[in-house]
Amino acid sequence: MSDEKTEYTISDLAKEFEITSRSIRHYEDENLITPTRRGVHRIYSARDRVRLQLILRGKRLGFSLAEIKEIIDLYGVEGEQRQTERLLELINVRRDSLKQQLKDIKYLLNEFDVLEEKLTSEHLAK
Amino acid sequence: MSDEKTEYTISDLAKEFEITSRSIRHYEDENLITPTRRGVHRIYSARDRVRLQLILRGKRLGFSLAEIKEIIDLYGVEGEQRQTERLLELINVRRDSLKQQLKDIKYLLNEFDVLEEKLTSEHLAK
DNA sequence: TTCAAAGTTTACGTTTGCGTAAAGGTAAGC
DNA sequence: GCTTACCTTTACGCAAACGTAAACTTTGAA
Repeated sequence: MSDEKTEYTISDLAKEFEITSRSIRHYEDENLITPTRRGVHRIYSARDRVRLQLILRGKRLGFSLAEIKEIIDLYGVEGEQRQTERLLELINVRRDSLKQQLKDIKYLLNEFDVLEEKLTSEHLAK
Repeated sequence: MSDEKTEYTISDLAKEFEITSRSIRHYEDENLITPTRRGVHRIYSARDRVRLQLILRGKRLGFSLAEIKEIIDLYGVEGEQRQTERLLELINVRRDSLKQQLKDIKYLLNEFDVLEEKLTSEHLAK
């Protein structure tokens, strides 16, 4: 019926996301992801896979594994007042930093466009 | 006439950019910036200050100091065919990664908005 | 001229995020 | 039952980007 698999091995995920199994185990060592076991082997669920995606997105944005863990952990919790406030706080700190990155990236992409045009026309002129 | 100072000490720049002097010296150790000297003391020009800005922008975007150095170095050179091609190559590799980051950030900012609204309304409902 | 604030070099220490053996257990097909 | 591919744990190694301490020197103000 559905297209999504419900189980993955460590190398399934490693291949899909182009990372090493070592990395995935490392995230587990750091308690960012906790697959179940079939015997001694790790089995990853669809939820685990989503968690891994979150981890990788966090990494691409320059968050440390510790920061990613904090955010993911808080994200799952609901109802707790303190947790909610803490999460809102984290979000707002992140938001500022992300907005700065957004500026930086747009600026740089534009610089690249300008530079490339310049270099290419020089190239042709020669 | 102009508003811009022409000289800065290491702690001037450290304060302005909210980093440590140690970091700035480290960038010098790695040949990313080369201030002149008055006696034994470092003197930074307006150009040096711009270079430092570039370094920090690069860092915010997740580039390593080595990558930042390569880009900055190539950026200054002109006319050399090989250099130009290498720079275009670097740019295009970066562009893809930056576009991915752009997606990630937009996605996350939106998630934050949604989540904040949810948390806030919950908060009020109580 | 004396004292504090800031600057300098040298060099070892620390954290993060895995890489990379070593040494072996397990599942599936033949 | 044997091979092959893939999995496991344990643990030391390593590069990057500074932190930090030690031991001076320089400069500007009082």
